[in-house]
Amino acid sequence: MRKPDPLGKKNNNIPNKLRKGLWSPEEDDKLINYMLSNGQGCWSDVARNAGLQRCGKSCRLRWINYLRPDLKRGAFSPQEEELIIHLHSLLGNRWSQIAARLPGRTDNEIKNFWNSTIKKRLKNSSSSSTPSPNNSDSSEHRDVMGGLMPMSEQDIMAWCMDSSSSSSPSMLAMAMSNQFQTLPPLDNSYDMSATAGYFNNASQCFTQVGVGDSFYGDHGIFGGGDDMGVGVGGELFVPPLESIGLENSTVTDSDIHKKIPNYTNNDHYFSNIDSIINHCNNSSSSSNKIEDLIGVGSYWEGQNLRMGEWDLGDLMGDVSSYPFLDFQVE
DNA sequence: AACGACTTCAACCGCGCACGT
DNA sequence: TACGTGCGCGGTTGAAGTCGT
Repeated sequence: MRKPDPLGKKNNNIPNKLRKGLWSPEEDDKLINYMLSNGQGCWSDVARNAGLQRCGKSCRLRWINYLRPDLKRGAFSPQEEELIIHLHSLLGNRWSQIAARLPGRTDNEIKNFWNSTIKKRLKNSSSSSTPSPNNSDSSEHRDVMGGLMPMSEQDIMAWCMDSSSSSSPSMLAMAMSNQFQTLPPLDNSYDMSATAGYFNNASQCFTQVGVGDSFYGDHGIFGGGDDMGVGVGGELFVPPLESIGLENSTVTDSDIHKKIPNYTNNDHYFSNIDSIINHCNNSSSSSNKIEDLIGVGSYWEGQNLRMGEWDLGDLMGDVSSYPFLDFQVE
């Protein structure tokens, strides 16, 4: 934690000097009282009117991450953890969007939890099952990307879990495509029927094939990160938002081939792509616009989703089917 | 008890986007 | 169009807490 600047020490003697660091209970009280009586407005006004020598940004952060009355404090439940992992496999590091699906949790909280706990756990599970000492060696990444060396599932996971590697999605896709020919389908993976609920609309936006920076090996969910892709055993990679082409929603086999050189229509591991593509193209027959596919004006918890930041809410429309969820997706 | 290594998490930073002028 | 401002997001930092020796 950062040391709080004690009120009245030095900053208080300097008018207009904005405080930094930990919030004191007095500051918290001021902000809470102001927010409860006035509601959220312009954050710089909040800071000023509440009598806080903080920048609006700091006030916003404090309120959102700590003071908001609807926050659920305490440890993450196993159900929440599972949901976070699943959502991360879909959304990548879009913590705010993940948090939007976990009532009472903040993006910062989830981000910290992921970085400190889940990431480490997945990393350990991958390394413990991989006797090869090479799987954490960045030099191997280059070999893999060069397509010269087979990449094990654990290698891929370890690489994907390594946030420091700003891997090229397309190159990784190539590596994965090679791997798809050697890896058997995961025994305990989600099959398409199981994931159909989550992906019932994702196929409509299937424009890129690749692998992102997230991986959920234990449950056979791969993906997230920078590209959409298709995983072993028919799992579907769901793209992050920026990779979804708004103008080119119609997908052809050649598009897939461009992204995954070794892809063939008959490939066992890609057998589900064709149905996805068909669904995609049929659904978008009258329009290539994403907004027509998912519908502009989708709402999530009352917030209008603007184009360009639609957040798979539709794609995961029945995420509430998770039996352990204590909230309903609207 | 003391110390160092490791973990956790609140808060900051910088960037990009939206919007108004 | 260019610029300024505010907001939100994701990445990073660093102090406090915890653990191991």
